[in-house]
Amino acid sequence: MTTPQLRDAILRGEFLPGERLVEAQLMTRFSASRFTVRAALQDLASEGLVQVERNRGAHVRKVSLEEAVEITEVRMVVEGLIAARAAERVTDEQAGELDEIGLLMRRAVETQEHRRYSDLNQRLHGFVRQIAGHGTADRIVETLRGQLVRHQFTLSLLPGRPQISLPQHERVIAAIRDRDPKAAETAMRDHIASVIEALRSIEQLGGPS
Amino acid sequence: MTTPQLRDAILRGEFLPGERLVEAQLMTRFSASRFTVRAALQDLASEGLVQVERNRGAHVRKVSLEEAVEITEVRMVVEGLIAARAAERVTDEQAGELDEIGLLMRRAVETQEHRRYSDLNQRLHGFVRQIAGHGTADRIVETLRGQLVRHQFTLSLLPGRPQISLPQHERVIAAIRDRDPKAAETAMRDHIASVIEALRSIEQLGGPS
DNA sequence: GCTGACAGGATTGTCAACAATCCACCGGGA
DNA sequence: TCCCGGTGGATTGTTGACAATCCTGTCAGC
Repeated sequence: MTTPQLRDAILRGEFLPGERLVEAQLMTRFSASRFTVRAALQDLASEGLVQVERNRGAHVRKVSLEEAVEITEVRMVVEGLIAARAAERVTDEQAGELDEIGLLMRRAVETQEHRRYSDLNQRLHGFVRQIAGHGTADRIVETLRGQLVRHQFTLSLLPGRPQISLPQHERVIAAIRDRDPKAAETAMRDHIASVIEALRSIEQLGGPS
Repeated sequence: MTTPQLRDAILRGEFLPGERLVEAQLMTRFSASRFTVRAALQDLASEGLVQVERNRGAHVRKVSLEEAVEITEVRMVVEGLIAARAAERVTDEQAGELDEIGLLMRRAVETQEHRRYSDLNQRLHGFVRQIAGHGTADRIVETLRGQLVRHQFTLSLLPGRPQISLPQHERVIAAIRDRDPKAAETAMRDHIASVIEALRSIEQLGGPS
């Protein structure tokens, strides 16, 4: 399949938002047939990563900041649901691993390893989703996440962000560990609400990219 | 396009869940080319209405009751978000129309016009989404709704349901009219939580359809 | 009678050629 | 100079044929 290759290429930023995706180019780029390329474009269009207009071809979807906020708002409530369910289903072993991730995060913040913190951030969210085992919510969050990787990328490197989000993450972990669904949902929502704030603050700095 | 035709046919129940969708049959059924049929199947697969397995063709997706609950759980939180935002943005005119829908609902319950009540139910939810103007949430809810029309169909005709859901709907309307986002979200979540309960109760009656 | 391999048909996957469409460029006229 | 219509090249849309795969029914061997 070419779909994952093209997806990765877009997510890595090898194609810029708004850039045209010409079928012939992609054929040589991935040494695939046109049939395969078109299928991949269709798939990614349904994921919201590319936009296809009839007779006008495919572009990498450009998400405005307003859209990014919308997407993150939905992520906020869905991940809240996920956190609540994770709190209901977490096993002792999983709780231990959550605590460990929390520890690593704190250490990464202390040593200012921003990239590592960003990775742990993703790992935490992913692990919570795994604990929840909510297939429907999982798919949606994954799709939404893909739509704004480029925004998130800039976000995690904002100065001061880790200091803000670390305690939020720790609260999420604590609530799940304590098997308190309501607190877990609130903590997760508060966390992502602050992500939205940060997103909005970027706008005033002159927009993402 | 054949996609809407096929979608409608599935939603109307002309193809039963689990039924095989043979391309050749669909070609004659919709007098469309195979290319078009395949595109439609792909589209509906990305909407979750159809399931395609490589070399094994497409089936109408069969959603288990557990999945239906999952789907409705996500709908619960996303429509909660929508209700909150509707409460922030509702105009006076829209508030008036909301009240009117509420009135019609109450009347439909009193006269036991179940089908009419079900229609008004959809109209209310749709109108709230329109007020909210949240494109991302809107798409997701619409997609999710499509995935369990067959369940909902049986649900709205359950005896006693209207009496339970009417006051919930009225609370949603009141909260939005009063421009109270938090109350609107709570009311909407409570309402859909009760839908989930009703869904679960069906299981004990021997499954849906 | 039962199991397993093996055709045969049905169904889907893939391709390459052709048709339709759009876009940018060019030239003529006001 | 500016506007407008036409034209050619590039790009996407669609078709039909062919290849690969899977499922079903059949038959030989145990």
